[in-house]
Amino acid sequence: MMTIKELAKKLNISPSTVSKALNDSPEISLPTIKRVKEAAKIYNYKPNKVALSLKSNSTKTIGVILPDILNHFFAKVLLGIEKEATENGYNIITCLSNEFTSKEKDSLELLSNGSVDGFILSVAEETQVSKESAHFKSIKDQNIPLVMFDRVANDIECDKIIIDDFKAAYDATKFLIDKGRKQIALISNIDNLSVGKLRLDGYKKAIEDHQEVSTETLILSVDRSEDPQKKIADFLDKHKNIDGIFAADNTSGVVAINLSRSKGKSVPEDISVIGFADASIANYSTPKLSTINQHADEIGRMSLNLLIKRLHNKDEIKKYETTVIPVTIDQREST
Amino acid sequence: MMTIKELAKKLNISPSTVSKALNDSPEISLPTIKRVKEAAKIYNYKPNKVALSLKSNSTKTIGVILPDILNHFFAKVLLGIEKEATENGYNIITCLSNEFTSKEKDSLELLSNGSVDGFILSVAEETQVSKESAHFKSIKDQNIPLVMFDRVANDIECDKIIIDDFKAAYDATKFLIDKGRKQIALISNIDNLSVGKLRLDGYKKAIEDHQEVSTETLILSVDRSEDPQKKIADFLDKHKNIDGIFAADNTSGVVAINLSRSKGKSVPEDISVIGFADASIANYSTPKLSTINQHADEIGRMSLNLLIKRLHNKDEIKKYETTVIPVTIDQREST
DNA sequence: CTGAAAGCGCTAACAG
DNA sequence: CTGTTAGCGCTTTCAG
Repeated sequence: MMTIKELAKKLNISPSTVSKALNDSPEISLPTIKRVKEAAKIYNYKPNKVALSLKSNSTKTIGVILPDILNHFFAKVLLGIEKEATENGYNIITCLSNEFTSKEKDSLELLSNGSVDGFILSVAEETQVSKESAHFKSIKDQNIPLVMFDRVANDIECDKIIIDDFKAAYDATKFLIDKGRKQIALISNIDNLSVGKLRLDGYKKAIEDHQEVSTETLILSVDRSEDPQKKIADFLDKHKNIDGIFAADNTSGVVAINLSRSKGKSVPEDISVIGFADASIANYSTPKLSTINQHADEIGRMSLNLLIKRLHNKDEIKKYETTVIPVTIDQREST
Repeated sequence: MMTIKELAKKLNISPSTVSKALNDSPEISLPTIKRVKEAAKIYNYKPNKVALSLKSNSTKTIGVILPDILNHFFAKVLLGIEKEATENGYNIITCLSNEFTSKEKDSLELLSNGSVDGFILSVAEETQVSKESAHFKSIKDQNIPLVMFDRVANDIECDKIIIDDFKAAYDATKFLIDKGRKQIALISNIDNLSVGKLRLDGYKKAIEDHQEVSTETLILSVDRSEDPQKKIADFLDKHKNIDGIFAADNTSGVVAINLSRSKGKSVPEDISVIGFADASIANYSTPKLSTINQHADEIGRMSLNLLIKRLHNKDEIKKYETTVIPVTIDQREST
């Protein structure tokens, strides 16, 4: 790789002149600037990023720690982060916790040595269950900016991007109620996550406010290690009076639709279904799943923007923001 | 952040002694080593990654450029890459070309300034169509190691990890033939990709070898911008004699199953379906899709390993390897 | 307008 | 066994 020093030698001028010329310093004469830039192009000179980072004490790189990249939601958030990062001249280092606290901790540890300027993360399942947060605290203590999205740690003060899970679930359930549904089930494979609990609460409250039904037998909790089809099929067999389903996670909605139809029920006539997901997932069921759209890409973009804002005013003591992204209901064929 | 210099001052010894002590140099006495390490722990000293990179002229970071992170296959490859990278002490910078040549080019350009030690990539759709390859060539000219997987550029010599798409498609089609299927359709939304073409060829050859059917009317090409459900539904309506479907892409298989059943056909009795996908996608259809498993995570792991091998013998002129990962057929309920 | 020199944080050759 | 020094590639102050 060509360096400034080498370039300077070729041009018979000093390295500092070359550097200034490349940066359009007013100290340098126009002819020299021109000469230097031409030579730079010819020799395909590129400023060494690492040297720049060392000098400026900033890497223009963000660490992103995701619980599960196979989850469509996180993939889409990553898409949003990457897009916004590119536009702002940042790179992203991606780490996957795979829901484990140890991996999450290691990733934070490993990258907090000057590798990145800040972090964006969503809390791993294991961490949410154990409520561990020392590793997050440690990042804060090192004064490294941190943005959490979706699954956030309540006892850590930092910038956060979330949706109103309670309200979204409430509204989705109400949506089914308004369609005349009397026995609305909740299916969830995320009931040990913060967002899962909020969605459960929202569902319960909506039923409580508008119907005289006990939700006890209407709630199905699926473990992600189990076969969802079997679990949901058994559930539907056992509760034949169900006429509405609110799926609190990404995938149960389409599974529920496909299964219902294979059991001879028609959707949405016999069973109406709505779930948290987006358009591409909705396509996996016939009829297409109506969804609560979290605008995952938007969450990604906003997370990055919030982080950048924080990076630019690193010393200013500015109150941490929690931004709530509004969800929308995308009505399709299943309701 | 604590530096060696500061640490040295606290201990009243020279920075070089501290550096050597931290690295267990035999030049340093054991008591000193102990003293230094204890101080390092107390002050939470971490070697600055950027300085290390500058010194060693290597970042221990890999650039990964993916065409589409919402595609489950690429997400899973990323999972494999990340896992293997972590085990080998590498970080990954993720860039998403979103199928565009310009973004792919920019990402390569932007990262080839010392940001990464090498690249892993799968070629963007637009690039495969236009057959552009100057930007890949440029990376080679700069002597930056490059591994391509799945969608590879034939006119670029580099390490490659692929599957035998022709054979996989041939075998999958043959699999349906052996089940007694007479009118086997191909559905694909990737016919302008290298792998899509190979799969089409494999399908055609299998039919040609074993049946006296013209495949002309049995091939459905879906544009990814269209509504796949509508397109596939129309196709099935038009060709009611179809009794087998080979889905050459990730998603059409499950859509085809769900649609077939909604049209009153039973799967696999009336229509038998197999597709390129993996277990989690297979779950989106009832009955569950039988799949050709590409072992995407394995592809990711091997890509990274190949790259690391190349990095470790950067000067050695070693012939480029093309590794073919064997696929397997995961028989489920749809065949 | 150009150049010499210091320094970002670290390692390593060399001197003592 | 410990310390001094130079240098990775770059920017920037200061001197000329």
